Amino acid sequence: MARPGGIAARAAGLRPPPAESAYLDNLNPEQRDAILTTEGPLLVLAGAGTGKTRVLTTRIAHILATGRARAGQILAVTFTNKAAREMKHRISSLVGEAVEGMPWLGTFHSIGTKVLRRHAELVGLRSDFTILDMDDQLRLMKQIIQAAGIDEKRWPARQLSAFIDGWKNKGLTPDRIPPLEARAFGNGKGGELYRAYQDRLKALNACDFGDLLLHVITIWRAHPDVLADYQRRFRYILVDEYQDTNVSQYMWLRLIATGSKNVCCVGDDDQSIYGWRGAEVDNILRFEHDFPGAKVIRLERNYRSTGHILAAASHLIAHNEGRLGKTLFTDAEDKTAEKVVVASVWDSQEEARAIGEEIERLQRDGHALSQIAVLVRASFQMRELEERFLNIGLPYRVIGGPRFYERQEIRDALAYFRVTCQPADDLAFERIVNVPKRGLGDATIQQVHAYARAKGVPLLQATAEIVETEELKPKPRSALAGLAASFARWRGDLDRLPHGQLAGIILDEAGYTEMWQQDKSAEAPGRLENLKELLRSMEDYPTLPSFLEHVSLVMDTENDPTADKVSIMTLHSAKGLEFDTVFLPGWEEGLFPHQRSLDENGAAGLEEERRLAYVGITRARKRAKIWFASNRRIHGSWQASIPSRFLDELPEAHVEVREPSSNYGGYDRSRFDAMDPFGSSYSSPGWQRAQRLKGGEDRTRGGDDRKSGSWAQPDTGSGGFAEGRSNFGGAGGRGEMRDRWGNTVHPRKASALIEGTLIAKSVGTETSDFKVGERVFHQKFGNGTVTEVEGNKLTIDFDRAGRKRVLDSFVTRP
DNA sequence: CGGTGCTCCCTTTTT
DNA sequence: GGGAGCACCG
Repeated sequence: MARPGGIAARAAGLRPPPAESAYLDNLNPEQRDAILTTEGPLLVLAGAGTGKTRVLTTRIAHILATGRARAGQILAVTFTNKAAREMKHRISSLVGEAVEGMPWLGTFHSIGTKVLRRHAELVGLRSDFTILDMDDQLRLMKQIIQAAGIDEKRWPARQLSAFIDGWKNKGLTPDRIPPLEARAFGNGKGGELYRAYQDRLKALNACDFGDLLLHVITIWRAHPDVLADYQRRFRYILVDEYQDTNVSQYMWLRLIATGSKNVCCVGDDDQSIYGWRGAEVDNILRFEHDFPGAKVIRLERNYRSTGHILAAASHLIAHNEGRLGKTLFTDAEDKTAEKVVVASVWDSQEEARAIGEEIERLQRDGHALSQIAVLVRASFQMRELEERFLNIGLPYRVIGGPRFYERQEIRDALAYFRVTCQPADDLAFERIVNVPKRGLGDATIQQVHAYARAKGVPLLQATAEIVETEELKPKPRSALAGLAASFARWRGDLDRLPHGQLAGIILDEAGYTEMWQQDKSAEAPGRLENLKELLRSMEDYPTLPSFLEHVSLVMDTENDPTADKVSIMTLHSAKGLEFDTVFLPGWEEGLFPHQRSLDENGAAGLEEERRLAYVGITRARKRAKIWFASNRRIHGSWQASIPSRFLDELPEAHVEVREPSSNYGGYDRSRFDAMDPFGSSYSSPGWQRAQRLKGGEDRTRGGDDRKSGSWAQPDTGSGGFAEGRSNFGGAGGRGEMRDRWGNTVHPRKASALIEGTLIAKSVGTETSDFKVGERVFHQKFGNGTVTEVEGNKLTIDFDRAGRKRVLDSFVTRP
């Protein structure tokens, strides 16, 4: 039986796949085309929910199954470890266990590391170089700024880091940066500092993340024989999320792809949301130009969302100019599908309350919490949501919080291990030289530094030597002598003891474990637990150095996705995920689109914000609910806000505007009249636009015919303006918030009561085994004492947060 | 040398 | 409002 894919393949001049290729079943014609077009450059424009990952993995399976290449001849790059893991997983389930690993499937950085370790000496490194994380980088830059005699106040290390990252993202080594940019930092010394930083890295036998790509580019450019070797090796190249590549990654790809020319890039220009960290949408927009003879395949058939959601997202994104153009459609016609809801509330607390109620309603109707997500623009928005959810006992999980390997105690422990394995790792040594406290102050450390510089030796060696002299005072001298002796001992144990055991010994003998045991703060037990977890995860690696390598590249931790909890995360971290129901709060001018994005990047910034909105809406399978609040607390003070312009860009036919349910919340013209538009730090663009709209021009669609109660821009006549002024006490409107009757509005204190009916679902019949008077620990509220037990609900007097009622599953015994 | 008060900042985040 | 980082003081 002839398959359409076979026809497509023949049309493309390729042999048809074997008849038994079941992996080609159930693909649509475009997907099939994208898989069977194996030769030559190919750009797959894959809209949200169109089966992108499936195409990538099936394409690899197809290349393997038809014998076009062996696993080791395929280069497949992703951006995140998560994406790489998922691809590996899906390929192995397609191909069976036959493919034991794709050695060249990984992130740009992990593949870069692999290449760099093989040729490190070509850029003046040894193959056991360390990879610094942001924290190390920052401390190093601070030192360099200081060494150059530049005022660190005026020129913060963070900013230098941003410059250098920016240059590295663009593939620029110190000798190639534009002179103007080189002078933009530190009284014209930016370029010098970059060079000094690179020299210092080399001296430390270390790299930062940018170098993992940049050094490889340098090597490939300077050594054509090395490059040719890789070009020959990789017969097929695949790139995921191509819209996120930066210039350096692009150059990297161009170099390697000149070999076989079988480059397949998959991406979606409409989902490019990482311009601020160097991603170049241009890369995807220019693909056909850069890779002559390239074929472009569009995947537009969406398998995820309802027609209303797709229409809303498409209509919105159509307002962007710089795009290749795709229109998502769905075959699934569902008359019962819900329109996209837009709801308004008075302030952000009301917003959190309303979202909480709606989630409880969904829960009562049998929806799984794990299929619900709240996606915010900025992480400060999470706090109010969390507070509310805790109060009503709604289980939630925050995605994208601090990562396991970024926690203080983990980084300290790793620093000990790093110095043990690599005695020359000065940054790690500095981190822990006085942790736990050993009575070493700046003066002592400076002496060691001076000695190390004078002798040209690493800090640990300097320490070991300086304690033999009379230079130091007795107390610091013996402390340092002890530390140096410990490191020497541990290093000797490296080959004799199992590394898991040695790691435990190091932390104990260093006094690090004890430090946290003595610590009486609420976080200390958690930190000890994390340390245990660190030692446990270490067992999965054969040696301590191999573990350290893993740690520097793979900084993510999976918290178990099976638990039935609502997800709270930023729009950025939601990319690639999908949920039945998606809540999108905070659609207000200034917050979304974010003012800073507009200020710093103008029209391009606005378009990126719009893409972010597009990503948000397209995460939803069945329901998307957008909210905006008329007032929001930013930096401590209340600010009046104007509905996001993106709301105006949604198609009326697919949107339901929800009238405010209570008279306390919601949009109401008299409230807008009472607000001071200039009081908002957000005001300018939204305000100007409101003025324009008032005049009746510039309304592309859905203008005056919009029914009242919609998100039409406020009519702020001069009367309203004057009135608004009087309602806001302080200069520039930064005063206390007052309601329309002139009463001061106090931020609502978290209620100690759980509304009984609301949590009916989450309260089980089982009785808690916590007892009155027992001490407990709560992740958010800290330590407290149980004062009342009712079923699985506890009333707790928290030491700091006051009396609250929470579900027993939220607390643990300290 | 280490602990406490003051000031300044405040989008998004992976590797 | 809140946290982090720094200056100053004990």
